Order: sequence, then C-alpha cells, then structure tokens
Amino acid sequence: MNFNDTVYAIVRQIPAGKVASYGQVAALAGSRRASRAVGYALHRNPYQYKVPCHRVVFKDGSLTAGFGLGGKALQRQLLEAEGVEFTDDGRVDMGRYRWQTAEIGIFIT
DNA sequence: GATCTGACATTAA
DNA sequence: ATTAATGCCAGAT
Repeated sequence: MNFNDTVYAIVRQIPAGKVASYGQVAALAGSRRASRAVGYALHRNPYQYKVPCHRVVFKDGSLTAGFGLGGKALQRQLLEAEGVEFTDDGRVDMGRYRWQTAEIGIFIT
C-alpha cells in the first residue's frame, strides 16, 4: 500500500461529524511526522467524493489555510453541516469532535 | 536523476 | 509560552 493510498483509506473512514488531524492520519499511515505528506496528498488528489478532506484539520482544530476553493469558509460550512461545533476562534472543538481511531480499530493493510 | 516545494507535526532552544 | 529547525512523502521542475 502506498502512503498516498493509505492516507485516502484512512481519511475515508472518518465518520461524519468528526474531524481528524493530519498528524493523526499520518500516524495511522505509518509515520507520525509524515503529516506534511498527508496534507499534500490530499491537496493534489481531488478525491473529494471519496476523501472528505474537510474533515481533516490541524492538530489544534484550526482549518486548512489553503483548502481548494472557498478555503476555510467552505470547510467550516461543510463541518457545520455535519454537526461539528466551532469555537469563536473558528476552530473545531477537538475535545468533542476529534475522531477516535479506536472506535473503528482501523488497521490499514 | 537531483532538487525544491508543499493542506503539518514534533523536538529543541 | 514562543520561535527556529528538522523530518516526513509524493509530485513538479
């Protein structure tokens, strides 16, 4: 499994109404510091219909600075539509909406 | 084929 | 607590 495909497989498992950080995805993909590769993988691969990129946010819960078209506004809109709560800082309430990988016991082969 | 860049995170100072 | 440097992977030049 390529790192890229692994990333997609993981992000695709993120349930609606939850958000995962790049580092988390990277860690699940094999390297916890490969968060950069994760973000770039999503950037160049418009698998939007398969990969809910909007559910992938910063570790702090802040939104991506260069999210396709619409940027943070669109991302926030999508997340709010899923029931994700936003703070006054425009960040996601990670304490409640952070994706618990243990929930599905993800195990990418 | 080598080098640089890019949706980040972590560690050290 | 904040700032700087390093690491990671894949694509583009």
